[in-house]
Amino acid sequence: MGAPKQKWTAEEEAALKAGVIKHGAGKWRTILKDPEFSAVLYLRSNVDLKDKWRNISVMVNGYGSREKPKLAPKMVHHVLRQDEYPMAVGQTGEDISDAKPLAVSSGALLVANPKRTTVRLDNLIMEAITSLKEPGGSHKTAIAAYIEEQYWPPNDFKRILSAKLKYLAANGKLIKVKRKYKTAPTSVFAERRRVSPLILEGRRRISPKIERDGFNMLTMSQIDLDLGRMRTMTAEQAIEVAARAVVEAEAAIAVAEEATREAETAEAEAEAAQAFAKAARKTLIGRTTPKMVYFITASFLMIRFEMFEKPALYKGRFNVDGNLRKGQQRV
DNA sequence: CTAGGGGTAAAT
DNA sequence: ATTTACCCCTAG
Repeated sequence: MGAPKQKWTAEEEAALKAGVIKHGAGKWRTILKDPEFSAVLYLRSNVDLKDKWRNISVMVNGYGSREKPKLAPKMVHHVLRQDEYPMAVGQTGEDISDAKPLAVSSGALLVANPKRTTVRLDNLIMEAITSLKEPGGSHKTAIAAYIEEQYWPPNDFKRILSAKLKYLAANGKLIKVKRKYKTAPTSVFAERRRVSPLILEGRRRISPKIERDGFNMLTMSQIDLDLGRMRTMTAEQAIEVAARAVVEAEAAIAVAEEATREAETAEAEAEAAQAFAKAARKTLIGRTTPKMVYFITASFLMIRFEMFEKPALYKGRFNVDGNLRKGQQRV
């Protein structure tokens, strides 16, 4: 009899990741007691943290402690071109994406495609429609265009999108009217178990969350600083920094998304809060992502040789796809 | 306490 | 039917 599932929220995940950064994986009790995270994770046990971290890790490196060595040798067709995706928009089962990009050919470095990083197409679609705010709903092409602005979709993206839209419409998550899709009035896709009524309660500011949690954004100068430091680092240190940047970025994005959702939920103080959340989100997702990609790519390049020498070191540490982009490759 | 093995409701 | 993503159990 499993207890009723309590899905992990983006916020909880972010806290967990931040906790791991701060105290290290395995220090679950410590993370839990840290006042910085206990506020968010108070419903979770140390074992819960451990389990969740295991799940995350599994997705990152293809096989975690659990999971058979049931490797996927059938993943051969369709070698990805290196300009295909830093961030794959992704799949939810179904027909699509035959081969999860396993590694990059070009630089030969890199890491499995993290489902982690893979953004759920469902969410993107909902987000697109909501953001577009088109009265009668949005046409497929508009949705596609919106998504393509922010991500590098796989080349069969259009097909996947069609399938997904059809699926969502069939499920009532979307309403299709004359080739246009709009969100279903009731459930706004993201679950919001606990917390919900409380948020509205005190009419306090909605999203100092980002400040509170203190996720430092990766400013350009910060990046330069890190890159500079990296030159004199050992492989271990460099990897640590890069890994940390990745996790922080993910955490920041998670928080930003959470903030956006909250802003959408709260009507009252909406004006200001929504503007804030929108801006934050734009900054974090729209602007920072390319920088992150750049930063991570650069980091990889710099520690590339060390990585070859000590593969065990970086195995499973990264969960962002670090594809090299055209023109950037060289070492 | 943590790491791992297991079980299983829910999702696909 | 299979896979995921939770929760539980327990040795060490």
